[in-house]
Amino acid sequence: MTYTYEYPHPAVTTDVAVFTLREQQLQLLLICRRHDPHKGKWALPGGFLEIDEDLEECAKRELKEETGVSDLYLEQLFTLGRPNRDPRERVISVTYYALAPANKLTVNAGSDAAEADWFPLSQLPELAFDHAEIIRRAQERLAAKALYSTIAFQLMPETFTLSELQSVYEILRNESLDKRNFRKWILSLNQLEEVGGKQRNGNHRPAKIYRALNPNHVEIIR
Amino acid sequence: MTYTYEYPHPAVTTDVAVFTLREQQLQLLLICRRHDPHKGKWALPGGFLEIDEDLEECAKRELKEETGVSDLYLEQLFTLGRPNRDPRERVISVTYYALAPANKLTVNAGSDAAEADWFPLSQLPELAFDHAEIIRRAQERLAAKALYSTIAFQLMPETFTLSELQSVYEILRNESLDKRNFRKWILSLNQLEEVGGKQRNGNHRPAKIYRALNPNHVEIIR
DNA sequence: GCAAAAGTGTTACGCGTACACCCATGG
DNA sequence: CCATGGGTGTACGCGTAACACTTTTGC
Repeated sequence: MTYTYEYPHPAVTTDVAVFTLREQQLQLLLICRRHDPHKGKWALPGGFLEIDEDLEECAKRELKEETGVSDLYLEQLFTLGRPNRDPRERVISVTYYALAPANKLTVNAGSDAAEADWFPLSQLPELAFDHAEIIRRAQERLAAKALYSTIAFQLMPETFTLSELQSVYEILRNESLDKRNFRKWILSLNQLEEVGGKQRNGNHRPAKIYRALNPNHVEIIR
Repeated sequence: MTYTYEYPHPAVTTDVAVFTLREQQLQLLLICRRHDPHKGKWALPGGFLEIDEDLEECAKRELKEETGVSDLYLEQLFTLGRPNRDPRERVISVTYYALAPANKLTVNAGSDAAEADWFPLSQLPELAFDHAEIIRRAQERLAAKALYSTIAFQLMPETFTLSELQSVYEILRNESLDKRNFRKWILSLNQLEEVGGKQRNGNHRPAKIYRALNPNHVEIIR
């Protein structure tokens, strides 16, 4: 079966930069390409848009097919489409970034990818296409948005302690924060509620447990 | 001549929301559609991507062809592509927004549009496709970006007075600003230089004339 | 001299930042 | 009882916001 048009049409793909926190650092989900072009190189999960699916659906579907990951916070990043960025044909790529809590994220390679794995941002392998640029811009957006929204909550499991949350902000902002000031600030946003429990993490006082009031919505603050 | 693919391909278009300041309000450039679908309705300038041009080139070309307008500040907004948003075929639209100084903006309708004209944002006509959503998001982005960048300068002619600039900020932010605080703030950014002249605007003291130090670059501030 | 916009400093308040010690637990 | 991270309050300084009068021009 073939499809014929009066004018040339580009192909459209989505690509997703998925971030999570593992081992106290930001990590990115990449797949190893099974086919040419760039066979054997690492790339963002993504693929061609089906003719009757929405862009965001496509991003979610490809992510699930290639890595087994689903149910993430997903936000459109930007669209690039330089001629010749893909040697096969003209490809327009609509890029997204996604955030996932570290717990219970099981990654399974799918059929189009030889392998899927997490990489610390500081130790990325050589990347296919112009995916390095996409990652750079996703990281910029994430860092900026952490300053004026509750997007960082999307990296947390359902419940967490304030120390854990502070640690996430410290990693995103790449600086250490004062414990008292952080707690005053984060509680003043009225976006957290205490769930009456304690978490024991070792030989020390257990921590109160909190939960995001609107875990499925990123609030704009300041 | 026809073009054949193994899988169905969507069409890709660009659409541009061009803002300017006229008559002390934000106005938007629209064209009246000459052909179906939505013949006779007003729409954003834009059109189909050529197979060897970059996305931004396409936006600029369509804008020039349809309205005669060129040399604007142009920034990508977002990409939408719901199935069935265009009755002809699947269309992915990469949207941009643009800002233009009001002076010397001559608008000329092109071949694909019956007419091109400016509309105050508060008095928009019925719009084709989902262009109302694009306009809403462009306006949100512009208002947000005015708070943390020098993007408002893109609405100014080459030289201007501080009162004129303040008026632009008041329109964008939809609130009146204190004259002394505004001047202190805008001058503290070190983005303006005085050009040694005065502007007489009527029966009152003439104003000093300023110019943006980097008129072709939007600086991030705060 | 009158109308109309240009231009100019000071004060107050609130928020962000800096900073150190006690508490609860496990071993 | 010791080690470890959890939890708490105050003081200072800076930056934002509020506020009114004099100057220059045209008619």
